[in-house]
Amino acid sequence: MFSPVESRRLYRQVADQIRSMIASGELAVGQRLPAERELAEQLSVSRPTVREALIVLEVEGLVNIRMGSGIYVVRRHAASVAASEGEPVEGPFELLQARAVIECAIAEEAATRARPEDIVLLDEALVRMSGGVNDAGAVIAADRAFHTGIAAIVGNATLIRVTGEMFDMRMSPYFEKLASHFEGPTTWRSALEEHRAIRDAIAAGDAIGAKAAMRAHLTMSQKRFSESFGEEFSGEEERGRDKGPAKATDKT
Amino acid sequence: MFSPVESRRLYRQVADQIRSMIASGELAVGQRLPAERELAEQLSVSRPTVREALIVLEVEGLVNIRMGSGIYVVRRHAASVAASEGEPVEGPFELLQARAVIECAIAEEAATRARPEDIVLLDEALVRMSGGVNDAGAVIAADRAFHTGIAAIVGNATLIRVTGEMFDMRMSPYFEKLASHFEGPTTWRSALEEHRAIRDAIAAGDAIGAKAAMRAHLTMSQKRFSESFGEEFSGEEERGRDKGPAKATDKT
DNA sequence: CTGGTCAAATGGCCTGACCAATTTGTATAG
DNA sequence: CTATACAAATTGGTCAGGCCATTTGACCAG
Repeated sequence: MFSPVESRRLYRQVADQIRSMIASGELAVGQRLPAERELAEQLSVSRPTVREALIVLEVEGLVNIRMGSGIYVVRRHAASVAASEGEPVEGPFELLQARAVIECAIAEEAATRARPEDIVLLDEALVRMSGGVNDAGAVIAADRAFHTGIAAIVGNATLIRVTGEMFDMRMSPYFEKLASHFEGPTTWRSALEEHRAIRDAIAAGDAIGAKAAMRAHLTMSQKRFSESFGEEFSGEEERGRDKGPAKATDKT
Repeated sequence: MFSPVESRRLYRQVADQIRSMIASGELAVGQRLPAERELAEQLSVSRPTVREALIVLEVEGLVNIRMGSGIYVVRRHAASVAASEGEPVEGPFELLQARAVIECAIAEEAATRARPEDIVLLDEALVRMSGGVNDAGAVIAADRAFHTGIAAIVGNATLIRVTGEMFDMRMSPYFEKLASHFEGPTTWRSALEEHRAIRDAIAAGDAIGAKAAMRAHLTMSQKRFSESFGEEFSGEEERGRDKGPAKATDKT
């Protein structure tokens, strides 16, 4: 909020500058950019830095780099990369709150259209989860499969993707360090019970019940999280640059 | 296709190798990768090459590079990198359906906690939207501000981010092309009316009404979309194939 | 005109070095 | 013993200069 301080990596600043020149039309589509050596000189940076910036733009699909020929503008706007651009790692509580809002709605919707074969898939995930309470990796994978499986019932790829992405965020290096302190057979068993409640509600076509069960599950996750290490981390929350304090206390 | 040679650039080969190690789980999520210098030695390439490969993965959102600390695996599979290849981009209808599910829930939640100053922000977005019906860019920006503004009322950065990312998918080159066929002052005015209904419901603290208004808005968007060009887009689409050199170099 | 060769331009990659941010260990003060 | 402060080690960020491979176009021989 104060001053970005421009501590951003140099190659990113260069990439941003070129990107904006493309967006503004100053560099037209199809046009060839100056050679790497020229760009380095004009921008007063080294050639490796220019190269790194150009690779960013190439991955984003904005330019096309051709050996021995040059660098050409392909299109004017990047296609929603965003995934990594900022420092978007929100706090664990904030994440769980967001999941509560979104996944409750998905569970509600799923309950109204679940078919028997969908329930079978959820059951498979539950079996895998209960069968590997001592293998953290297997349990997490099954947990993920359960949540994305619910989204799959709705039959919408975007919902599946969003659900998966939010789940995968449980491990920024920082998040994972905290999780290792409280994840264990006991907590997994609790989560498993809550999963079963969600599954049953969806199988019964009980939309309101599914929504409530999902909310209970994610609320309990939050509670397990906080009880295990209390405020241990509440002080060092500046870690992920959370803008607003995660007022995670939701009321349901 | 005649030239399979391609002789891929080295840094891409390195990026592919590391990416597949992440996908296979050989490099677990949250884990720290070896230092750049070690990677360079183990892979028998130079450090700049390793750096370029890592920048690719960072732009793709797979790893998180932290100065002085190390490189960490963030997620297992690339998220929505339309630039790389494939058709991970879901269709417009699928996207609008997903937004209906998610944003309805957000609007419902927002209605229960909206404060006067939050409504002011929404109103500002509405004014900007109504004031620029002839400037597509301005209207889209205001439209985006309205939707993310609702998420902001909930006070959760993750919700804001997800809402923004879903909105930004309309910027995919393919989606954009279609939108240009039907977006116009008329459709924008309709959308504006629907926005006002949402705003009013939230301002009144009417959760159910806000949810319904949001659903109506996104349903209508879907309808406007389909009426303007029907199934015209269901067949043709090789837009994503611009891996080949852009033939734009001939004149311009 | 056709075909080939050659050289300039340009991107791809390397070596080696130094700087800046972060982490970690250690010593000192309380 | 705890906790703070400081210093060293680790690691990413940047720079400099160089050589090689590919592309491109001009030039020349046929």
